[in-house]
Amino acid sequence: MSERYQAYYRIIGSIPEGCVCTYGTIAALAGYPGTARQVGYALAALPEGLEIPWHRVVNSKGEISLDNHGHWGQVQRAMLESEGIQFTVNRRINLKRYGWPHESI
DNA sequence: ACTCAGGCGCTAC
DNA sequence: AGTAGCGCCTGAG
Repeated sequence: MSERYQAYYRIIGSIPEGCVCTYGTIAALAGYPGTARQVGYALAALPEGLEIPWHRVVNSKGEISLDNHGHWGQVQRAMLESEGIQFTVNRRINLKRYGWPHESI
């Protein structure tokens, strides 16, 4: 595992419960701005045993990026809902409300 | 809401 | 080692 992946994991691990963070934000906070896509690789390569709140990572639109029709997409949605995050009717998350860190304004 | 182009590391050849 | 294609992205048009 590369140093960068660990940086990603550290940031993801610091996302508070009930909040979500975007790929781009994670990349930036980890010290690698502009590498949002790489965060996807980091998650795909995420060791199963590791306790990382991967489900709190969504794309810039506040939507679940991996196949929301697939199994993992549904698992992610369920996990987020169980943390108190409410999805909009079109299966999206209001980043203004749940986004972390509170970047806007 | 949809399409297009930029961007960066991973994988395959 | 060098090249080419690809992806859990993003911002702009």
